[in-house]
Amino acid sequence: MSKEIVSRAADYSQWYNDLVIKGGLADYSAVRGCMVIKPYGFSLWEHMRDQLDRMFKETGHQNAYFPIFIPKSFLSREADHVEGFAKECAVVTHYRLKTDPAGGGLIVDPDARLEEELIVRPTSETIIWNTYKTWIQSYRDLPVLINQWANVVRWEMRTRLFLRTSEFLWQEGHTAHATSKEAMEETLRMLEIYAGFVEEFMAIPVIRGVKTPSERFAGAVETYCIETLMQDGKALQAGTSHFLGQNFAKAFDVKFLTRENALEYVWATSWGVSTRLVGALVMAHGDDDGLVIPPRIAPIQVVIVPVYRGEDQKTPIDQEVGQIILKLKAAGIRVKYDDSDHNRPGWKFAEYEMKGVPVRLTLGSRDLSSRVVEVVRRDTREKMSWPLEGLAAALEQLLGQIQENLFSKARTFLTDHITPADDMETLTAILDGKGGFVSAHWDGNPQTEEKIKELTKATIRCIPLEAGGGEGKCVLTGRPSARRVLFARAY
RNA sequence: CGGGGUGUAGCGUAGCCCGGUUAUCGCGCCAGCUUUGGGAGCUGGAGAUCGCAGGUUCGAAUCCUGCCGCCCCGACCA
Repeated sequence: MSKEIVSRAADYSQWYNDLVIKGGLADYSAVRGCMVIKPYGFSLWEHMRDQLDRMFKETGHQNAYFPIFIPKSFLSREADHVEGFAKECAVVTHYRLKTDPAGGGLIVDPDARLEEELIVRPTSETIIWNTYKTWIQSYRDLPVLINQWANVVRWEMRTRLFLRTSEFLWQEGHTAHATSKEAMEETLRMLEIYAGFVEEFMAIPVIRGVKTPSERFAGAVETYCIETLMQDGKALQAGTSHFLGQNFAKAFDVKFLTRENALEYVWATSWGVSTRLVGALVMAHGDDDGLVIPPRIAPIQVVIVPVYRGEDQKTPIDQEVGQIILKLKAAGIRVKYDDSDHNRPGWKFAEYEMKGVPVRLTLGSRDLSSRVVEVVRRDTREKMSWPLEGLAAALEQLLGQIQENLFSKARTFLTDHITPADDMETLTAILDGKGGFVSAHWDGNPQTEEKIKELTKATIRCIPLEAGGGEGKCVLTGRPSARRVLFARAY
């Protein structure tokens, strides 16, 4: 029992850390606030990334790459933007080190100060819009539909593996359009792509919504988001899509000539999801025995463990497994055969459960003689004995069932954790009790929002795009409200 | 940045109050044998400048001073 994990009930935060580290996703690094993403965790990210990339390209976007460094002056061009990011920027001030003349190691060469400091990008709107100025002259140049896969740095005071690290990986889409309507359509299109990806591939149900002004992206006119709910009842923002209006076009002077020969500012969007999604996955599906990874993005979908005494028993098993692997691969299933001899079967069972592999096959001599294989699904722990004939097709179906089961379980949890409240007492009681989202009326005033945050530590996660439940009175002030919004404590 | 905690082998730890042989134990690691259907057993072995610097002392993991790192709670945030 070398890899005990703390239960969710005992210590939820520790449980999360245990899953990330003992599940082999990531490790702490020598750099404060930065993590090492290990091969298994990176493979998971790659599957997420590849699928999103496909979806972006299907909707007409192309990938490009912009510099990691941003001249300091760029950041201050858009007033809200600089205010939002200034206090968490890493800054490059010098370009050379030298040996300390006073002896010992290296020092920053004081003669090598940069004329203008460079910011390590916390997001790329400014460097990209500075570039778009040279790309866009006519309505014929529009739309510009660019995505970038990159790392960014935000100097957070407190960090958590995957959920909030100083450096993280993400994608950021930056588009330019001729009209406000078109830009808004793009904003919502990408929100829908995120929602579809998170629900259909990660098996996590989302709530689509709009942020209140105080939660809006720095520099955006409107921020749309998908919100998810973790098992401890806290909300996690899983993705955002921003309608930037003409803010960045004005800040970087990006104009185009319309068909009617009029000079107008371009309309913009930006949208992103990050490695934080990995954290969402861990917390949405994991259990007290480890990770539970939805089949559609699992690095390993099926693991095969042999059971044998001695080499003479192993040879026929190897041969049979060879056949199985061929058939599974032909069916497009990602399969791993773990016949390593330094760990015994029991150890492997626990290990692959910890890693959240959706299906385990166990094949021993006695299975072989009756032409069956033991099949164990990770989500329900159900053990079955299946005939070797027709195995690939049956597994394909099982993987689909697991995917569906994970989603429906998470959806039930979400639905059960959206609770209406019409007064502060109820709102607080729900937050302190079962947690989750509280659907309540809000008068639209930022000060009311701030006050509720002070009182309850809950923020307005979003104004849901779906039905608002009709008119009512603000949960705090009693002033009239057109619709309900969702409050929650959040990551 | 404020409050609390902590630092001994890759990981988890005992020893510290009350200074004294070769720093304890478990996991992991290496070798060999036996094992293999839910985290194997036995035997042998490797692995630690006790966070760093200074001080007190015949003698410091242990006492004193200073510094540093990390973790948790808050403010900030995807």
